[in-house]
Amino acid sequence: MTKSSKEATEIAELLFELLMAYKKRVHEAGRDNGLSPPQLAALWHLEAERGLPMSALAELLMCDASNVTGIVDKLEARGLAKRVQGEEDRRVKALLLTAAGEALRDEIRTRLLAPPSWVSELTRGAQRELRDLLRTALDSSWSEL
Amino acid sequence: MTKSSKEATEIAELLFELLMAYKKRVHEAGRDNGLSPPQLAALWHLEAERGLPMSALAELLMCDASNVTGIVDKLEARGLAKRVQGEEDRRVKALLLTAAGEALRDEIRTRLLAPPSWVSELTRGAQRELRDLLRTALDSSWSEL
DNA sequence: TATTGTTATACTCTATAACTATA
DNA sequence: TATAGTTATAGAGTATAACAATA
Repeated sequence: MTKSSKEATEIAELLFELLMAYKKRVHEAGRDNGLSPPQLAALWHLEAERGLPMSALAELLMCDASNVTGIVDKLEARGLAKRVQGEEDRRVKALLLTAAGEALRDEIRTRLLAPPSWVSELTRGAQRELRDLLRTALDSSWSEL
Repeated sequence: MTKSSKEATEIAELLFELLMAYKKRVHEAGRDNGLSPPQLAALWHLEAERGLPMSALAELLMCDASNVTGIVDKLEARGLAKRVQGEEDRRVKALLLTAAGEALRDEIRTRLLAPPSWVSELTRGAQRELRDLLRTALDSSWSEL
């Protein structure tokens, strides 16, 4: 157990607050498009070409597999996603986005990934530094953070 | 509308992924302590000395005020929080943490705010840089993010 | 036997609207 | 009349357990 610097502790606090702020942004993006948070998260992870098994989506959504049934049902009812019977293993169902689903996902991605002004206003050099820092964060702490 | 740099877009993506990872961390901390996500969030915001009105908590939790009743009911049933009748305006109820609630909140805060190793391993200078960037982010994200 | 996805169940979260007690 | 909090209700999320189809 090593003692943490004041800076390190404040960084963790700031990350937490940033998470809360970002959560609000995601929440509102969902509301504006008639998607509950888990529905938006599902849409976020699905693709149009590469099928994703229900169990894999459950993993990504951090919930039990049984819940995915209902969440995907609703996306399917809105014509945003579809189930495709697996070829190798017929127990598996591959989830795919429809054209409408892909369009909505792209729209939401564009909205949620638009760089905040505080990023745009950094110098190019500072942006590269921050980018490298965040890459390191994700590489080294995926399981831990 | 200015064009975003490649770096700025990647920063937004990385930030999003990082925040998703953090969400998992919060979720697990709640589970280990028998707290649902909104219950944990409520506990997080309450204090032992300064009372918080129900409506203010609803604002912080980003949900309708009617939901706060049930959430606080459960914290109160577990002896973690208490309602105190307002003095000036008797309609208002101030929410306070009990000693047990404060202890649990501190325990969870310590756990969630422990800096990940990738932060601790940065040089002190890099930590200051990252801290300043996050401060800037939060300042401008109040209205925008 | 083990695994994928579904169904059944019970509890919680959520928004809306109607209610109460204060103001 | 307006506001703070509650209650009622209906739709959605959640975990657990039991089930069907497939491996």
